[in-house]
Amino acid sequence: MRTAEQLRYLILAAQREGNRQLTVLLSAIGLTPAQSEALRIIADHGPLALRELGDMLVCDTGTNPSRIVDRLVAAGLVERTSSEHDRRQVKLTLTPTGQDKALRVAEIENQLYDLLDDATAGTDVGALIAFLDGFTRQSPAGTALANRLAAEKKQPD
Amino acid sequence: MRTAEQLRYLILAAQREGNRQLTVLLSAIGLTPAQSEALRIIADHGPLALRELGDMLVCDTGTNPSRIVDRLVAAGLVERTSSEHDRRQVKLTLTPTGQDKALRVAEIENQLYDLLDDATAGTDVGALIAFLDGFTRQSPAGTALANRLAAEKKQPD
DNA sequence: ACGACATACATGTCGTGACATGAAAAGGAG
DNA sequence: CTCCTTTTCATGTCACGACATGTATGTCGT
Repeated sequence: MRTAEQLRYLILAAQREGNRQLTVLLSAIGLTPAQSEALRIIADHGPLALRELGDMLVCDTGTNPSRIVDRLVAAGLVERTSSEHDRRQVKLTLTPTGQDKALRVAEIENQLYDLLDDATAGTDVGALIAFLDGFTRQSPAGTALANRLAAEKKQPD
Repeated sequence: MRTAEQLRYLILAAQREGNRQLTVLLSAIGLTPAQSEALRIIADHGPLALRELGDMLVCDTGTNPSRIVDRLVAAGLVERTSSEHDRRQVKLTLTPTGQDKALRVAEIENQLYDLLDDATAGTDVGALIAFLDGFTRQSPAGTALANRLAAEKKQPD
């Protein structure tokens, strides 16, 4: 098997494994990884239009994350409010329940990141990130992550 | 953003981007990445039972890849034959069309791996693979890849 | 032989992801 | 103001992935 092929499958396997672990942790609060990502983005950068959320979502680079938001609204975590100055837009805000959930998501994520820190002990994470960053630059998902980092830098809330 | 968090999203983004590129390349022959993986495994290691295929599939670590095979059968690429000595089992073999497609898949994959080789030029791929391998070891997807590598070693066809 | 258990596969369900399409609203050129 | 284009969002469709369940078939202890 070519090295590149092995790398491809390892990246796939790593993504699956991370998702699996996060799914287990998040099931305690009844959320999925995709939902938790959206929730955290709204918590950190809201109120947001649906398109703005979509521009920061790594997990869903489709046209827009309308259906993920559907479920968050159904769960009572997010409110859709039609925008005033542009009635095409929808303003997404967290309900009090949603804010509480977002905090719990942050705790769970930190658990996972602690585990990941252990797993990366002894490896050159900088080189790892540099490669992945180069590979994903210009891609939809990579752009989404870049947008998040830019928004964090601008307004570190 | 924590380094571990950035790493998580970069792995997700890399997986998505690789999948996106492969999807584009494979659309020329009417296959999806998941289907192409199954097809290649059957081509390399067939005839296989459904469970054996499942044990080598990185993309689908569910109970069994019954539905992916459904589509390959519907496309006329794979044949399901009931096993003789164990009527629970299904033997999966490629049709002549399937063998042809598998060759084309191999060509397309090599295109992608050439691109990936370019992208990894100048980085320590060994360290990358070592980390990902450690992280995915023991996970369902990582085990599947290990099974493939073991089968390749045993019978390098 | 027989009953309990295990294995192989198929299938129902849910939540993505990615893409295409359609409706509503805003913006811009004449 | 009017037509045309663009933007925003919702929705239909298809193919996963992951999990649970059900059925048929083997296997094993007794």
